[in-house]
Amino acid sequence: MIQAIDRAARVLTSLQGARHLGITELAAILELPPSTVHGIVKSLQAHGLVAKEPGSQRYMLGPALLKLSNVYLDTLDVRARAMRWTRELARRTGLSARLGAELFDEVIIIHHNRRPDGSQQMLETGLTIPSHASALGKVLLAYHPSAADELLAKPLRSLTGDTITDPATLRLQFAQIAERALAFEEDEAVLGESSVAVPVADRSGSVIAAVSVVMPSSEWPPEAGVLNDLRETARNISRELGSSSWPPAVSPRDDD
Amino acid sequence: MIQAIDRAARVLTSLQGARHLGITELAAILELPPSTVHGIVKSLQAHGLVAKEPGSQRYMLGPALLKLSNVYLDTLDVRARAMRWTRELARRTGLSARLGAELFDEVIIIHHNRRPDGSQQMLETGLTIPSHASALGKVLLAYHPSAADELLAKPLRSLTGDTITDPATLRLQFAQIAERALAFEEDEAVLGESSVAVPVADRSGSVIAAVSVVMPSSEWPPEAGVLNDLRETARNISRELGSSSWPPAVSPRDDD
DNA sequence: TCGCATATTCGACATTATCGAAAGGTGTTC
DNA sequence: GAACACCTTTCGATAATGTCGAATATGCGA
Repeated sequence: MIQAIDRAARVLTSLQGARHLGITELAAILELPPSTVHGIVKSLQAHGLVAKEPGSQRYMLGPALLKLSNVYLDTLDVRARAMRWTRELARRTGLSARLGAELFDEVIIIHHNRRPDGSQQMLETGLTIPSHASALGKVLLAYHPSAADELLAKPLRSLTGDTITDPATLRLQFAQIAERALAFEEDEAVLGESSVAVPVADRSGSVIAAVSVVMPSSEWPPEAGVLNDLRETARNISRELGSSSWPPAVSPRDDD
Repeated sequence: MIQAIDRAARVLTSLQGARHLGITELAAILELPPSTVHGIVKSLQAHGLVAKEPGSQRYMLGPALLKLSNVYLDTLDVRARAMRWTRELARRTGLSARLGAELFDEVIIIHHNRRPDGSQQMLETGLTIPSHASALGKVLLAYHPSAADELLAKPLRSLTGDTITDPATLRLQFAQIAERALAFEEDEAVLGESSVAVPVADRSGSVIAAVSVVMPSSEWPPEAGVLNDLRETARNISRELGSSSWPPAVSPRDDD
């Protein structure tokens, strides 16, 4: 791990949390001398990764990140393949559909189809949710035992009163999820919202993403038809990715 | 400029261009020894900024960029203020509306409202267009003489047969744009598409963004009503940002 | 206008990134 | 199916490079 790059990444992460920060504030967060931080920030700024906010001497994230992120999304094979199927899923179920991938201890939504009822809903692509509090995340963890172990070693944050933070309970859920290829979540991330998720596998048979539908908790539990549509969606995407069978198997414990 | 961070940023830029690259390929592009590149890539990977693509030994951009970019968009005051006005602009004109900001020699679209005719159109947020080939870019350049000078010093790329690449012609256009607070572009970026843009100023009176409407070149030129709607939109956004007057004045030549 | 706090510059120093060589994988060819 | 070739990855000595304290400049608030 090269130190300067590590520090640069931590600058980005700090700005991600705090939006606007001056050099001194950043220096305090990173526990580094201001002059050191200044050098890092200037280097990032030269590439558009951070920007000085106009009319102030604070810094914020830069526009180059938006371009990079756009290319990232374009690069994702899963996403390209999944889009038409999740659109169909949203249409058939009348619910909001999400495609999520792992990002450390969170799930990041890499594609989102809003529920087709015409109401104003924000586009959720790019949002992250702690894995243990989302159906998407639980699926990914259930099929990735090493990631699950790591996550469960830390104390878990509660987002709503209903977020499950007990490692034993979660471990039990993971076992059930891997068995049924189906994960649930009831009011665990956002009060009034619940969701169901299924795994998506690639050519090698490993789970690389998850698909979910989100519904108002008042409509919980989902009908059997919804679960079938979900399963069909995941099966279709996985097939397009070259996966020979679905549901997939739990990954062997190979980190890297 | 700290070398390691500069190299890391160049790794990201290379992956932005090539999507998937192995260590050796990256090393060739950056003209560095593979072992050096390997260290950089591993450091970026540890933060999710690059990811190893599954089932291959190549690397691609990582999911952390999507999260950063999402926060970047949330951070942008202009964007938050502009959204309701550009929506209204798209509704009134029946055209696609864009909000753009400067990113080196390009404009990056930081918000996009599709034309309200119900047709399938891709979301353009995050796309970049060479400044000299877009109305958005020309506005930003016209109000930013130092950026314009830098750009015109390099040879300009032609995107369509109609892209203007002659520095003298562009300089003339910039002068007219600054005078009328209005920039045009006819088939210069994409054949069959033309656009008109106006500047958005902030509290300090400097131009920080531009708004445009895009139309099929067959409908060119835009009616006077469209131009008025555009101006009203820019004026409203600028006012919300604390700008005391509109149209704005050309920036004094202060770089930083 | 003054004074304080924060950003920025500069340069000596030692830490730290760098790069060559060698080892370990992976895919390909015959 | 085995051997080859290429690529990725590891390791450690070297010196280039980032680091950090002090000094300066800049901006902000009173």
